[in-house]
Amino acid sequence: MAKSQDPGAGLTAFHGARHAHTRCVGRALTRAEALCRRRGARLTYMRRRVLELIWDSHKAVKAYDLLDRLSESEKSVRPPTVYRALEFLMAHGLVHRVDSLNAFVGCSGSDEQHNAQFLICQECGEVSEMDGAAIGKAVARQAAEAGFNLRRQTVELHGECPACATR
Amino acid sequence: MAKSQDPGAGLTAFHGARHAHTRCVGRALTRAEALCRRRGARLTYMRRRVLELIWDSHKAVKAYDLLDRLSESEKSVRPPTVYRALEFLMAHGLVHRVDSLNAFVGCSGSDEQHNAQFLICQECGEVSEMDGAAIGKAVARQAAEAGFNLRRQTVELHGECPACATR
DNA sequence: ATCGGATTGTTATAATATAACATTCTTACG
DNA sequence: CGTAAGAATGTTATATTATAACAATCCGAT
Repeated sequence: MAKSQDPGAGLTAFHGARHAHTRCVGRALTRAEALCRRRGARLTYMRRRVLELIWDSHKAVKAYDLLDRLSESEKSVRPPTVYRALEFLMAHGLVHRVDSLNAFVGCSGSDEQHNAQFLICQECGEVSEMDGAAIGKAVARQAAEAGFNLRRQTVELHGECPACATR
Repeated sequence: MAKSQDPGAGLTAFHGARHAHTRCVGRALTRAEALCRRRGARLTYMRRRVLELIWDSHKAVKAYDLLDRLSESEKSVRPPTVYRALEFLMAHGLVHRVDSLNAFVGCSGSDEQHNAQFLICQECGEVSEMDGAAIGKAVARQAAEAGFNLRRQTVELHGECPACATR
C-alpha cells in the first residue's frame, strides 16, 4: 500500500538525475486539467505556464525565479501575476508552498485533501512529498492530547536524499 | 511523563490570559544567563534586551516589531542589530524561528538538543512548544524508510488552542 | 453585441532579510 | 595600566519576498 509498483514514478520517492521527467510534467498537467474541469475552475495560459515551470524540476522554486523565467518567454511579467497564479494553484492543491524555503513545489499527492509532509534535500535541493500516515496520526494524537484543535500542519524535513547521502 | 505537576507552568501548555508571566520571563533569562556562562558566550545588553522582548508574550514576534519596540527605548536600532541578536539566540537554542509565520518565539524546551514542534493558535496567536516524542519517532522512522538522512525538522501545527477552541 | 465577473496588467510599496564596511567595546596579555 | 586582537554593534545600502490598489482586458452567458 505504501510501495509503488513503478520505481521512479512512486509518489513519495526521490527522482534520479535522469528519469523520464517529461512524464512527471505530463502527469501533473493532465491532472491539473482534469481537476479544473471537474471543478469549473479555469486553468488559464498563465496558470498553466507557471505550473509547467514549477514542474520543470523536483526542486522548490522561488517566486522571483518563476518571474524571471516567465519574463524570458512572455513580455515582462510582474510579481502579482506570478503570486496570483501561485495562489490559484495552491487553492486547488496543485502546488504547495514550502515555508522553510519560501518556495513552491508541485503537488505530487492525490486530489484528495492530504496532509503533505516534505523531505527536502539540503544538497541537491530536491523535494519529495510524502503522505506519512504514521506522522499524521502522531501529530493528530499529540495535538488532541494538548486539547488543540488542529487545522493545518507544516511538516518539512531537511537532510540528505538517498542519492546525496550515499555520495 | 507527559504531564506537568505544575499547571500553568508546564512546558508544553498554553498559557491563560493571566498567569504570572513575570515568572516565565525570569525563568527564560535565568536559563539564558546560566547557559551562556557555561558556554562562555556573551549575553550582551542587546541580546538580553531582544530576548526579553521576545518573552514579552507567548506569541511569535516579528523581527520588525522587535525593531520598533527597541527603537522606543534605545536610540534608533537598525535591522542587522536585531537579526544578529536573533541569530545568536537561535544558535544557542534560546529562541526558535517559526518558519510558517516568519516570526520568532522564546524556547521553552530544555537545554539539550530537542526536536521542537509548535502548536500555533490561529485565534490568539499563542505558540506552544512541544517535544513530542511520538511525532519525533514517527518522523525519524518515515525518513529512514525513505532512505533519507534526517538533519532538521520543521513541525508547525496550526489550529486553535484549548482556550480559543472552547470559546 | 454586450454586460458582468474573472483574470491579468500596472504602479507603487510593504515586509522580511542580508552584505559590506566602519566603529566601539571587551578581554587577555605584556 | 596600556594596548592589540577579536567580538560585537553601528551604519548605509540593497536584496528578497510579497501585497495593495486601481486599470485594462478577456470570456462566457444572455
